[in-house]
Amino acid sequence: MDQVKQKTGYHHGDLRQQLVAATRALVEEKGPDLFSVSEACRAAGVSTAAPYRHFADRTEMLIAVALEGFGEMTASFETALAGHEPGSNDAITAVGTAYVDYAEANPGLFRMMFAGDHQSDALEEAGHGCYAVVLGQVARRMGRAEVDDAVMQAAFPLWTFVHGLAFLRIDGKAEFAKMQTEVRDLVGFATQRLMVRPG
Amino acid sequence: MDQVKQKTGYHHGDLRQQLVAATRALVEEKGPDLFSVSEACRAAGVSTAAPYRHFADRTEMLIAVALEGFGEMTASFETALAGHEPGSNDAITAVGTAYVDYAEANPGLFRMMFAGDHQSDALEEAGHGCYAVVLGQVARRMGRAEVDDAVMQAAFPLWTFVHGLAFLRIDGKAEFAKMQTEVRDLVGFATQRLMVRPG
DNA sequence: TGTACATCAGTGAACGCGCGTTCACTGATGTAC
DNA sequence: TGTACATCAGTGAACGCGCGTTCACTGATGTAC
Repeated sequence: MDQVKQKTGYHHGDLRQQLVAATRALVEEKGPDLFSVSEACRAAGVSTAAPYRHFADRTEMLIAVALEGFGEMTASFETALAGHEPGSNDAITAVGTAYVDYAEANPGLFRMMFAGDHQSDALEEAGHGCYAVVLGQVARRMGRAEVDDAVMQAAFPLWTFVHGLAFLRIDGKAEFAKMQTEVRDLVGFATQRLMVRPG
Repeated sequence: MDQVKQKTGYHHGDLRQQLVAATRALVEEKGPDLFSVSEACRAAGVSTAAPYRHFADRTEMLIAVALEGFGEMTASFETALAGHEPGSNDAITAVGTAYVDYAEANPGLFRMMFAGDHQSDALEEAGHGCYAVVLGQVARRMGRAEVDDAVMQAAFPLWTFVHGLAFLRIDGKAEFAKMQTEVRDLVGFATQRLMVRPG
């Protein structure tokens, strides 16, 4: 539609995106360490040399996938915020719940996004952009115009909690601990308890 | 001393333990997926066929390392409890801090211990034994003789918090979020806030 | 509209490599008499 | 104490395999005239 039309429609339509998709599926299936370029090529129906037209090396393919993940996660935060009063406990709980939901929907990708491997400036920036959504809500909650140290201090325990919940759930530890409480309720509880009282 | 004396003193002294140590070092260095039997053999100065006298396969070597980890973590909990009143906030905070400290001292091992891969009954049991220390403190805190559903409910948010803090720290996200607060203080804060009031 | 040319995405074969596991073996150690 | 034997931990060579990356190439597409 309009001008979009995928910039290049050469031989393959959009091999780069197909490779990213194949890589992502493999990251989910076996993790980033066991992902192989060759297997992604097989999935995309392409020779093993083809990716090198689009990526410098194996690592760049993984970074592309992680970047896609941060974009989606940020978007899911924005979506989750719709209909909640900015800076309310409800809004913060909605973002936290979206965080855990995203991890559960994309466990392999989530693990890779937050593991220290495979750095890049773009990735760092994407991570900051994502966290900025959370920080913005916490700042409002505290009645601050800017994200200052106090906001960072207040937001970190919340991140800690949802990050832990995400990992415990994708690793099956909620069952291990016989904990059936819904994610939203657990995150709501943590938001109430951990959030600094306003003013 | 006494009767201990390592049961077998054959060719190698104790190859099994040497292989476990080598495997553990490699898990730290490159992660469980990139660990290779061959490299562990090189480290132990032994042929690549030697491990198969002691382990059925590669996976069993990793499981042995994870088991060692759970044993150490459980012991570190017991040590941390010494000198604190059983069931006090202090005691619970000490265990939580020991959890995060263990993760930071053994990040690769910690990741492997809690990732869902490589199951085994012994591993499951070791995990339960470790968590039982936490549950015991929470039960006391709540004045219960047994670990019932209420105790499980109360303990889970604490586990969630320290688990999240462990991951954020080993992945360098505390720096990312400019959070310099000491682990003990963060865990203490979470214990106060998340712990159900007694009675 | 038709032709000549430039571009460059994707090919296919090859490279050197390290892997997990198996096998028949050997040789040091422990044991029975 | 000395000899014959059994055990079994560790050897060394081999197996079949898939990997990441390179290279000179080819052939479909886009562009200039």
